[in-house]
Amino acid sequence: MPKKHDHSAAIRIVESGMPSDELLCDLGDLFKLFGDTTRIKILYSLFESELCVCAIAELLKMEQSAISHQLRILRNAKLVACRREGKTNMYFLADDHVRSIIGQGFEHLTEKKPGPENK
Amino acid sequence: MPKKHDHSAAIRIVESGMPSDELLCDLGDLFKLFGDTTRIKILYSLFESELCVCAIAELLKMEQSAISHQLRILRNAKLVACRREGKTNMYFLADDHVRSIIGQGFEHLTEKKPGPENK
DNA sequence: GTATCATATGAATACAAAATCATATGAAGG
DNA sequence: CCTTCATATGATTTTGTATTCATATGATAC
Repeated sequence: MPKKHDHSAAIRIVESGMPSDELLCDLGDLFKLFGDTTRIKILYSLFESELCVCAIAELLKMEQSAISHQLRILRNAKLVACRREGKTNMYFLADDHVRSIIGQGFEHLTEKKPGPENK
Repeated sequence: MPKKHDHSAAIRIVESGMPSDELLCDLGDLFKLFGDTTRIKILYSLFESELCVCAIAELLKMEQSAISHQLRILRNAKLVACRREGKTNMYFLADDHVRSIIGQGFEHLTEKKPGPENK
């Protein structure tokens, strides 16, 4: 019998501490939202103040349509929300976690950067 | 002159507080790493202990090749590292931020879940 | 050396997601 | 009502990325 190599013990340990597939999937979906430069920029823009769609488009130098599509994704995920104001739609952050999650990523990048001398 | 609508003031304010394009891009790339269920599962597996490639493949019920490809991505990003041990390659987390970033996402999901009674 | 296990990797395929294009909706002003 | 501005949206195109397949490398045992 070819016994390849055994790691069932390790697997059992790890398996017991693993969250459900559904949760892990949701986690991936959440980070996917932050995994796109356009969406990151949109979210970051809203850190300072609420903005209308065309302001964001102008700011990011992108087409209004592209921004609208991304805003819908962020809206569906409840990371942003909007309110009508006459003809325009004002968007704003709808979730405080946005700041902390992005902040965490930020820290990672800035802490690790110190240059090539840690070779 | 058709004056559309003006938001240059808001744009200027937001623009001044915006990080560089490069940083925002790096930030997106970082979150992209966490934005895939397979990679999330791999990282999560390594929370408990170091594991060899075939253990991970067995654990996730995926092909060895798929795991290897994802491990390479995580290795390039310096989120994991590995060391040879005979014929096997033991992988482990190489960055403490992994835990905090995933933890942050986790919090977001579990805090917000409390159900439909907060309507 | 040869055989086998463990892993890596290049190329092809399959799949997903972002931007674009054209068009629709909705509100305000005439 | 008709026009215009602001936004949304469906469909298509484009782009990117994950998985698979076939194969290569690297290490151990014989």
